[in-house]
Amino acid sequence: MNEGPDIAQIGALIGDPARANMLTALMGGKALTATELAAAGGITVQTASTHLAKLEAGNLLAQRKQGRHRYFTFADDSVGKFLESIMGFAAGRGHLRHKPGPKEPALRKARICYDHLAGDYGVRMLDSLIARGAIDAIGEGLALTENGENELKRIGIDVHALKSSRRPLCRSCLDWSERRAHLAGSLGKALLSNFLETGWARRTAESRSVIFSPEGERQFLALFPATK
Amino acid sequence: MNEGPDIAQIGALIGDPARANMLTALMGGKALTATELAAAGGITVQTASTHLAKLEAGNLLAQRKQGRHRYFTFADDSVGKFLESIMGFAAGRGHLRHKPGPKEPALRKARICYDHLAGDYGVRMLDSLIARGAIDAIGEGLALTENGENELKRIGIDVHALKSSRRPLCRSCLDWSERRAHLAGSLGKALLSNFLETGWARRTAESRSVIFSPEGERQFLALFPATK
DNA sequence: ACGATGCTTCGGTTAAGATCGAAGTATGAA
DNA sequence: TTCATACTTCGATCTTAACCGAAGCATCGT
Repeated sequence: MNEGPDIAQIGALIGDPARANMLTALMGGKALTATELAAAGGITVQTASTHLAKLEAGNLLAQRKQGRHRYFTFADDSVGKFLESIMGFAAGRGHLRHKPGPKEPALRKARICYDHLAGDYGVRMLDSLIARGAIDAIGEGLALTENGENELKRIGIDVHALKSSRRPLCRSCLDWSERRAHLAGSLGKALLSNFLETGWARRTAESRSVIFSPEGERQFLALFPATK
Repeated sequence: MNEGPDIAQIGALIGDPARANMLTALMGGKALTATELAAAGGITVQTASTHLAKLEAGNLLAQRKQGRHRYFTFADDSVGKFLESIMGFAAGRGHLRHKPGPKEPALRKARICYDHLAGDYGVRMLDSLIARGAIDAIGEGLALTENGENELKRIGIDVHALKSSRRPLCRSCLDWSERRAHLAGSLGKALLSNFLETGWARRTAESRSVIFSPEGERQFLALFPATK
């Protein structure tokens, strides 16, 4: 015993339902205030405050003061990535919530995974990009091809700018609902931003689901045809 | 709230120190009895029994009766993979144990990560394989080259047999001590087995560390030279 | 300056669950 | 059959921490 990193600590941090709900709410990618997170966790602000202090002490969250509000976000990208991987693990093991609820279908169709598109549409997009040779998939790794770089430029994505960032361009992220990979990394983020900016899709206020407009959906499906 | 998989459940399962220690002990790859796991967790057998029942109900562990013993192992490969990823996450966040203990250096040098080699030597091996063009690394993905396939056959690894298995041949696994990738997948497993069978190395009884013999170490270092 | 809002800290209650002793079940050995 | 070993179940205790009311800071608007 007494070997290696202390996984019990982070396990305990995630293991409380209220904290888990607050973390899940942050998967939407938006910075949220303590009050908003309290609502997400179904608890009072006092209780939320102590939870948030613990999450911050555990380096899972960071806060940014702005006026009398305190905005909480993940301490860094790896937290969101890690949480999504837990969700995949949990879903694969049948650890689903008791009541699926009416929102589930929308979540499965398209949702925000911290900063990129996940769900059925996210998986479809990556599959389609691979099928047309825009992205090479080797094992779990993804690489943008020259061909793909040109295609994305045509859509209006400045691949060159993305490449200069420290963050990896393409990363695969395991989808809890589809149990297949979707596109993460700075390119995945850029694509989602693009959809939101052009009005093809919008995020909902209280949920992580992404709603496509009729026109946006048509364009999206045409741009990323089903594979086979 | 009430969205998606229930991450709180598995968080809680991992969040108890006794359970975390038992799970960590199983990272050694060997099936362990309830009594052994109780010792690893620092608790009595009664308590361990209830913990093990919970872990089994949560589909993290599976048990195999054999005479009057009950051997516990991970329910499947994904559990070990997942736990190592938590360790990487925890280590990156400074969640290390309070007292490093005397075993730590050995653990950092070479240890078993469920079924393959991790630690300094594990990272060195993968780096070396990539440097000589035996393995292609694209993003987080790894692929064995034709060149590499021939080299491994020379060492005595039946790559063809490995390819026929359902499990991916090469996978990268993030190392909590080195914070870099090492080789997992069926190839990683085969390489470790090879080292153990040829007597280059042996596993210790109570720890996850892997001890190289003087001769084995010489051979290993020659076979996988440091990159730069 | 004053009140309103957002959040944190303190104190006391309560509920969950980790723990172990003791008793019960199953398997193996003598 | 009888005893020993391996493990589980039961029952009771006890620690931990989640929770909220109340009070205390800090910041903004007026």
